[in-house]
Amino acid sequence: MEGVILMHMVNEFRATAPGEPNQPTDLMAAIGVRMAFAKDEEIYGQGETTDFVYRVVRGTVRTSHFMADGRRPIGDFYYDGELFGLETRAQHGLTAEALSDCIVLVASRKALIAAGGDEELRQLIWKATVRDLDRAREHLSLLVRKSASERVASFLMGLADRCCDEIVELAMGRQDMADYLGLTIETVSRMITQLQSAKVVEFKSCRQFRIADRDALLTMAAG
Amino acid sequence: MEGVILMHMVNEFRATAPGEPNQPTDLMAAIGVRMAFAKDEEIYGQGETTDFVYRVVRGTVRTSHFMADGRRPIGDFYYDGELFGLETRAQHGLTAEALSDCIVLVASRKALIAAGGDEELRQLIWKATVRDLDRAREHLSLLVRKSASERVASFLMGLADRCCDEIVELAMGRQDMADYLGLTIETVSRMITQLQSAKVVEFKSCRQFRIADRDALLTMAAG
DNA sequence: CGTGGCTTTGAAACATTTCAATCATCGTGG
DNA sequence: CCACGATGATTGAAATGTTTCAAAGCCACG
Repeated sequence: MEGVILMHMVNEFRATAPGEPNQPTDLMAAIGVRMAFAKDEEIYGQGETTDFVYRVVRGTVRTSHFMADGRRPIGDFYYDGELFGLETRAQHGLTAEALSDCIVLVASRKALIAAGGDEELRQLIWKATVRDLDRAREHLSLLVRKSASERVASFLMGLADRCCDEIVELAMGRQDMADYLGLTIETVSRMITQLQSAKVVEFKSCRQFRIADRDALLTMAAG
Repeated sequence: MEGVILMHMVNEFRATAPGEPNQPTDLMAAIGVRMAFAKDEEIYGQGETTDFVYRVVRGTVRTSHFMADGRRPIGDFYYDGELFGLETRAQHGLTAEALSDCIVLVASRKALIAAGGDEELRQLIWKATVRDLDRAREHLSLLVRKSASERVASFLMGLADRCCDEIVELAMGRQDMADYLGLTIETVSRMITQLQSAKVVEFKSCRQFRIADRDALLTMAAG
């Protein structure tokens, strides 16, 4: 289908939605603009200026880096309530795309400062940067010297930790998992079936699973 | 602890050039204590509190994470003039060791603040954090979907960029390179001999080399 | 001159990728 | 409702790259 822009902008003054953290004064929610993005739609691209701050209201976002040869390392995934797009240079080095249909709150840095959110903005940026760094380190430890099965186990464990339900939803498809884990889609698939045969996890469909043997999964992930 | 420090984030949250040594008022140099560490000596360990700020005066430092099975992913390498040890939690998650004999400037956060370096400390922390994040991202892109030869080429290229001499010194041995690149020592060695056979680089000894064909090396590094 | 630490080289074992084919799911139109 | 094509996931077999294990080489140092 064509790249029809399904996004519409709704300028709500005080928008609250599930997943938004309640802050003392949530300036982001106050002056941010809600935007909807369709699955795979670009939110911002490499090279654009980093003038805006984004927050996931609903859905999941991935940042990635397109390379000449078609490889596409994933920067990170961002879930409900998380801030993203806060890169440290004047221009984005990564592209952000909607992993699924999603709603995002967007605010310009200037507007936030103008609205007296100077201090709040600094805090937001600091926290988001620290979180990005922590996640990058975790991602690194996943990629250095871990086998394919360990990577997949770690990944599933991480998702399960984030979500408190028994049944865990996979926001992303196999290709995105593969890009994140530094593996091919086929290997990811094989490792998943392997984990299922070992009765460690149980997939109800290819997008949702349940942990059958938590200890075993932890052991494989730590490996 | 941290809360205080990060309140007043620096006004500029954009990145600055990595590793800028000289600041207008160099409080660190003024009140820091010079300490010498022998090769492989520990500077701080996992679990210690992050009360101090460190700066490399001479030599090279590596941070790494010891794992149960003996694998030891490298966090990063720190060179002349660079700040390190600024982790974002109250306790160190990484161990820092002297890669070679080296001299380090150490100052406690409290002392820096007491000496009126409140604002300066914040800036130092912010810059170091941003630099760590940038480097972590670069490290990630090196590990995701890059072949052994691409990783080694990227690594050598990075070292050469940092140093302006014709002859580049390797601060670390093969094992440290291997841990950083997510490879084995043997593979690193093989890739290096391969690069030499291809007349791309030329090793005078196993610790110093010269780039013979910059374009070729760049091409291989880009992957 | 010999010892110990680190690097290089070789051959076989192993894990992951590649290429190709099949399967499952889902929305669309006959 | 079923057939159809499209998309994404799974499986298989062969090819490839990296690791593992083992041995030899190099160099600094006592």
